[in-house]
Amino acid sequence: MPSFKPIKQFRISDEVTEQLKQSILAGYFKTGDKLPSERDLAEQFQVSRIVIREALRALANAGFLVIRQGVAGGTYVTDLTFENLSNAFIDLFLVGKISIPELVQMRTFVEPEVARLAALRIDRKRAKHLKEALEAEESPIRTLVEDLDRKTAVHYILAEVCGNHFFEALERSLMALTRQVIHVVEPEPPFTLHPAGMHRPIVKAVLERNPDMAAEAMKNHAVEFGENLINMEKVFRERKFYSGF
Amino acid sequence: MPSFKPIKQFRISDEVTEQLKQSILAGYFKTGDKLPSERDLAEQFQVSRIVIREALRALANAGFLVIRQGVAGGTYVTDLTFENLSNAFIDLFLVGKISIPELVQMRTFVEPEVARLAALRIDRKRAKHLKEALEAEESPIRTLVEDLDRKTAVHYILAEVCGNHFFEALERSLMALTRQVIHVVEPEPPFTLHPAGMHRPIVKAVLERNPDMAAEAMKNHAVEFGENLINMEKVFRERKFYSGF
DNA sequence: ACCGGTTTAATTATTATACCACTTTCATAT
DNA sequence: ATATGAAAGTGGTATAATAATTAAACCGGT
Repeated sequence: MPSFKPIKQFRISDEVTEQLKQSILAGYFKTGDKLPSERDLAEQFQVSRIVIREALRALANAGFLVIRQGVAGGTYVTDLTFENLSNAFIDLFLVGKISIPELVQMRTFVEPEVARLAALRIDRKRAKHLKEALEAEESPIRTLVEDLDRKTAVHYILAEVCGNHFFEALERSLMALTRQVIHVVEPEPPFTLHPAGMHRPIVKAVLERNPDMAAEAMKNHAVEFGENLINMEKVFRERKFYSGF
Repeated sequence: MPSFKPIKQFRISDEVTEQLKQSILAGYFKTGDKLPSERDLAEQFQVSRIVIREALRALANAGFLVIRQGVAGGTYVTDLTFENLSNAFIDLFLVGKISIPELVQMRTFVEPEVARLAALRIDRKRAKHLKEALEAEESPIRTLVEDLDRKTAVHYILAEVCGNHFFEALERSLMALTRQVIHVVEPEPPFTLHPAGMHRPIVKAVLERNPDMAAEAMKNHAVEFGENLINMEKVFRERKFYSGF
C-alpha cells in the first residue's frame, strides 16, 4: 500500500508569510526597503487585511521587519540580528529546559575557545576597543544595568574579534542568558558576583596574542564566575523559600 | 511644574501576549491545558477578538501554544521544544549571517565534547539505542530525507545522553542547520557526503566509556564531514554559476 | 454489536467595514 | 522666522457576520 501523505492545510496567513519571507530572502526586498501598505498587500494577495497583518506581525516577531505607525510609517525590512536567537534561549531557560549549571558548563567550555580565537585574530583597532572596555569596567558604577553593560562589553568584543559569526551568536546568547539569570535572581549586592578586574588577565593574554594563555585565563574566569552565579541562585532559592512560607 | 512621565504606548496585543506568557510561565496554565476561547478571552481582557488573536498567534509562533480548529479545538499550552531555537539559527543562515565554514568550525569544536560527555554518562538502555541506530544506518535507503534521518539519529542520541540540555539544544540546532544546508545545496549523489559506517568508531568509543577516544573519533568525523560539506557547496556554487548565466 | 454515514455544536479562520491613533508633511498665520 | 495646526496616509482596534474545520453524538442498516 502506498503511504499517503496527510493533506497539510496551511493557513492563508502562513502562505502569505512564506511568500513575503521568500521575497526578502531572494533579495527582492532589501534591508531598509518599505513594503507596500497593508491595504495594498491585501489587494495584491487578494486576501483580507487581517490576513496580511498576521503575516507581517509574524515576520516582525521573527526579526525580519519593523512596523511603524504614521504617515511615513509602514513596514520596513530590517537586518536580522542575533536577538531572536537569544530570546529563543531565554524562553527555554524560563520554562526550565535549561538550568543555570548547564549554562555555566557551556560558558566554561565555549568562552575559552572564543578567547583563543580572538587572541589569534586581534588587530590594532580592536585592541584599542578592548583596552578601553577594560578601563571602563573599573570606573564607578551607577546602576546594576550599567554595571552589567560594562562587564559584558569585553565578552562582546572578544566574540566579535573571534571571527566566527556562529561563535559570536552563541556568545551573545550566553551573555543574554546570564543577564536574564541575574535579572531573575536579583542580587542584593551585585559587586560580589563579578568584581572589577576579573577580565584583566584575559585581555592581557589576548593583547599579547597568546591563544593558550587567553583560553586558560578565560577558563579560570568562567569557572569562578560560574561558581558565584550558582551560589547566588542557591541563596536566592533559600531566601525565597523562607520568605515565601 | 511637576515632571510628567511620558505615557508609554504599548500595543494592546503585546500587553495581552505578555500577560498570557506570564500566566504560562507562572504555571497558572500548564502543558496540555486549554485556554479560554478567543471570544471568552476578548471578553475577559475587554479587548477585541483581533487583539486576542494576534497575541495567541504570537505565542503559538514562539512555540508556547498550539491552536486547533474544530469543536474540541481551541488554544492549548504545549511543551516548548528546541525547534524555535533551530529556526532562529536557520534564519540567520538564510540571510547570510552564518556561513557554512563557520557552521563546520562550530561542529568540529562542540561535537567532540558532546561525545566525550556521552561516553561518561551512557547507560545500558541508551547504549542499546545507540547500537540500533548504528545498525539502521547501514540498511538500504529509500529517500534522501530518510537517509538523513538515520544519519542524524546517532548525533541526537549522543546529545541526549550527554546530560546537558544546553549542549543538546545546540547539537540539535547544528543538525537542523546542516540539514538546511544540504537541502539548499541539493546534492546529486548524497552517498559521497556521508558514507555509512562513519559513526562506527564514535559509537564504539562511547560504548567502551572511553571519553578521550570518543572525542577524538568525533573530531575526525566532524573534520571529514565538514570538508565534504564545504566541497559540496563549492561544487554547487560553480554548477549554479555556469548554468545560471 | 458493528460499521458506515449524518447531524450537531464549538471553535478557529476569514472577510468586510468602520473608525481610532499616530506621525510626518506642509500650508497658514503670527 | 517661527509656531500652529490641519491634512493625509499609515498601522491599530473594534464589531459583526460568514466560512471552514473537526470531535463527538446520533442514527440506521446489516
